[in-house]
Amino acid sequence: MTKNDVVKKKVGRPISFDRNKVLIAAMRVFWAKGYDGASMKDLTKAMGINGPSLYAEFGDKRELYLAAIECYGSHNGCAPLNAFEGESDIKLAVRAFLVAVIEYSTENGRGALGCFLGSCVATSAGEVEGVRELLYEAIQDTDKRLSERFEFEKSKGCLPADFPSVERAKLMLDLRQGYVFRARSGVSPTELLSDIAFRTKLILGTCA
Amino acid sequence: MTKNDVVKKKVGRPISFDRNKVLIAAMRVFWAKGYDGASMKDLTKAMGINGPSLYAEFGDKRELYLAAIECYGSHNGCAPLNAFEGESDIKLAVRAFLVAVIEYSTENGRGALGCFLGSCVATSAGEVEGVRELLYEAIQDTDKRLSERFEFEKSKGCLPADFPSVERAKLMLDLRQGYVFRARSGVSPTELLSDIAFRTKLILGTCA
DNA sequence: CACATTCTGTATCAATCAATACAAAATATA
DNA sequence: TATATTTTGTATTGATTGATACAGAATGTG
Repeated sequence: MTKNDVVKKKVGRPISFDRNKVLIAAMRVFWAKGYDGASMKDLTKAMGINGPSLYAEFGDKRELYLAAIECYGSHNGCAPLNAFEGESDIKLAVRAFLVAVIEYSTENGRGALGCFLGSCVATSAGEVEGVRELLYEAIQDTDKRLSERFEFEKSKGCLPADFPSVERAKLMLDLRQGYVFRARSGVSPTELLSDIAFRTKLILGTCA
Repeated sequence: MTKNDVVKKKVGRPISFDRNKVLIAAMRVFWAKGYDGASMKDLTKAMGINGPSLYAEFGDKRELYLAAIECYGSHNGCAPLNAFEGESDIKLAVRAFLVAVIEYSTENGRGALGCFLGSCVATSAGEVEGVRELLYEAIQDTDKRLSERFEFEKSKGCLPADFPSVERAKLMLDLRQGYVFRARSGVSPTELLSDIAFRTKLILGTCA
C-alpha cells in the first residue's frame, strides 16, 4: 500500500503536496477546533494548499474528516497505546499508559487537548455520517491490542491464569476517557497523577 | 431565588416566555448538535422565541450556552446521579448509576446522546471562554456527592472503615466517561450492560 | 515543438452565520 | 385616556460558511 504507488506516473501537472502531511495538518485542526469549529479556511491554511486542491483530493469537508480519522489510526497516533506497548514490564507498561494519557491531556501547547478520537471524533459520531463506524473500529482495535498484551503476560506467567484480560483492557480505555474529561476541566497534571498508583493496582489487581 | 421573583412587577410589556423552559430547550439543542453545530436558527426555533428576545435575555450565543450549562447543574440534570442517590442499598445504588449511564448514553430517541457535560460541554471547554470553569465546578460537585454517599455508608457500617471514598467516587465518574464514549461508537446497551456486575464489584471492592 | 491532460491559484458563488434596526404591541403609571 | 417603558415580530445587516468557475501553469506524449 505504501510501495506500489511510487512508480505510478500520471499525465498532467503533478500534485505539489504530500497527502499524509496535509492530512495530519488537517487532523490537528479538527483536533483543536472540532468538526464544526474547523472552517475550510482554517484547514487550507494549516494544510498549506488551496481550496480546489483540497476538494479535488478529498471530495468535501466530511470526507476529509474521515480521511483524517483513518490517517490517525493507521499512523499509530495514540501516544498512550505506544507507551504501553513500548514498556516490557507489565506494571510499568500500565503506569506508562496512564502517565501518557495525563500528559497528552494536559499539554496545551498546541491547543489540541486530550485524545483526537476520545474527544473530537466521539462528539461528532452522532452528527457526521460515517464517523461512528470508524470510531467503533478504533475502540475495538484498542481493546484488542491492550487485552492481547495481557494475554501475552499471562502466557509468560507474569499475570495469573484467571486474569480477565478483556475486562481490564476495557477498564483501561474507559479510565482514559475519565482523565481526558477531567483534564478538559482544567485539573492539573499533578493532581491527575496522584492516583495512578491506585489505578495501576486496580487494573492489575486480581480481586474480582 | 425562586420565590422573590414572583411579585416583581415591571413597567413595560411583559416577557412572554419562561426562562427555565427556553433554557432547557436550548440545552437540548446544544446537547444534540454541540456548541458550533447549534445555529441561532436551531436555537430560536426550539426555544419558541425570536432572535431579539433571545439576545435581550441572554446576551449572545456564548452567554446562552453558559446559562444552559448552569441550568443543567442547578436543575439536577444528571440522571445517573439521581438514580444513585435514590437507591438505599449501596450496591444497588452503584448498579443503578451504571445502568442509568448506559441508558442515557444509548437512548437515541431525541438525538441527544450521552452526557451533556461529558460530551458536549467537555469538547467546548477549550474553545468557549467560561466553559472550563463551569465544567470544573460540575465535576467537583459530582465527585463530592458520590464520595459523601460512600462516607455515609461507612458511618452506617455498610462499607469498611478504610474504604477510599474519594478515589472510588472519581472512578465511578471516569467509568461513566468510558460508557458514553463506547455508546457513541454504536455499541449496544446489552453489550455495555454485560460487565456492570464486574464493575460494581470493582467500585465497591475492598482490594487495593 | 504542439497537444492533451492534470493540477494550482485567484476570485467568487449562493447560503448560512451570529447579531440588530426598527416599528408595532403590550404593559404600568399618571 | 395619555404617556413612558419594555418586549415582540419582521426584515435585514455585514461577515463567514462550504464549495466552484475559470484561466494559467506544469507535466507526459506524439
